[in-house]
Amino acid sequence: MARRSDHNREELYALAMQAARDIAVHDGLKGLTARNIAKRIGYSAGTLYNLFKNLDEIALHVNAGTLDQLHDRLGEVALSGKPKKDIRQLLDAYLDFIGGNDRLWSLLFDHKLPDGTPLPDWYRARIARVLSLLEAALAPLFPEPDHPECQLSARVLWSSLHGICQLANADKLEIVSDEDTRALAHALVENYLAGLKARLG
Amino acid sequence: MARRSDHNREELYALAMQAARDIAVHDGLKGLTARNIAKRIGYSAGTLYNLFKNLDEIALHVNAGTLDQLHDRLGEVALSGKPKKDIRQLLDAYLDFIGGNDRLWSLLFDHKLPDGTPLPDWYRARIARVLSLLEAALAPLFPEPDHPECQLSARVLWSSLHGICQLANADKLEIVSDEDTRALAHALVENYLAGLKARLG
DNA sequence: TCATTTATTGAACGCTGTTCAGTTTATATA
DNA sequence: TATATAAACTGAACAGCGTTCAATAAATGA
Repeated sequence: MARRSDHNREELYALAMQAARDIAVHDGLKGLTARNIAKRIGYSAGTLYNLFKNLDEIALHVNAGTLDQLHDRLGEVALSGKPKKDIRQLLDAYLDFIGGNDRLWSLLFDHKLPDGTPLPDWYRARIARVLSLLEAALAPLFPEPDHPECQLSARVLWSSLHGICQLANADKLEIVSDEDTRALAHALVENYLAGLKARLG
Repeated sequence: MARRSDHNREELYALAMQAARDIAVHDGLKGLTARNIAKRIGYSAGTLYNLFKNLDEIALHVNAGTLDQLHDRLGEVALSGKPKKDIRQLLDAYLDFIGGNDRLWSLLFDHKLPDGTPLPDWYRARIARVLSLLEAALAPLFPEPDHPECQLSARVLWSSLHGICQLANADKLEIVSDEDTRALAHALVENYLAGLKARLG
């Protein structure tokens, strides 16, 4: 029942986002509640609704940050122009990233907007930015630089990898070890690329 | 606050399961609440807890039913012994199934047990049963009938397909049409199989 | 007929997202 | 400087959630 000047709007926004990230890292989606975030920054839950439309928006921003992190990590892989080598390196960077950020990575796919709510454009751009890294690594395989099958293959690999990691993580694949997950991911990439080469060359 | 003899335990169980399925079909996971299911069968929420340990168990049983349905549908595909042909047919059956049962299919992957809770064995068996259909179709590609890479490839295809359909469904792939989803799925299968053939033969 | 077991319920607990009247403070204006 | 306006913030409230449980009533066994 007061107005405080501890933090201005931007500071508060940053505080809330950091709190949300911290919670997501430690407790995942289930801990990401308005009252939880608010308590962590010393404000009431209602205050969050001055900064964000709703909780979904907060989750979306956390996820956008994760996509950016992933983009930066994958961006560190220096492309050699040899797709097989480059994709392998991207894959390892991807697996390392999700190994070290498993709760954030889960949130990326566990959080869903209500039915019929489209993803905002600024969020879609984050996805496209990651996909473009894959496209760049795959491009040398195709005759033209922006062959439609290049975009398609980037999406196949991205979503397939997601499926493998998600089901393996949820223990829904009748597999045993973390090594098995890596083996699945590598088999996907190796065979898919070998298939591309065989069919195109 | 009474005892009723409208239904015995088994009938009640069946009623609750059917109600849960109906709700899942129409409203997905978000509509699958104890009070919702109870209202639909004319009992109170507490009664459900005589039949099931908790809501998760109900969701698990709905999902087991969906896996059985999927298994039956895929089982209708007559295997020719030609992996490419057979896998293509299985893929089409799979895509048809999830096209006609999208909410049930989503529940299969949206619902998660609390952290650290293992899937019960009877549920894992349902997954294994579906995977074995894929293994049977892939088997002719490998020298021995139960080559380890055959099991592995079945898991790669199953989880990759899941990833493609899930991300496409959530509109997280920057794709446009349902046809694009089919194209991704077919690209996965075609290239993966071509790769297997190239590497093994 | 009476005791025991079983089925069922409604109320309750502690959560959830979200809204909002009410209050306090900062800022702009006169 | 005094006053009006705007902005920030809170606590309580609402309707919902999963789950538990004392109380009740009916069915069953003795």
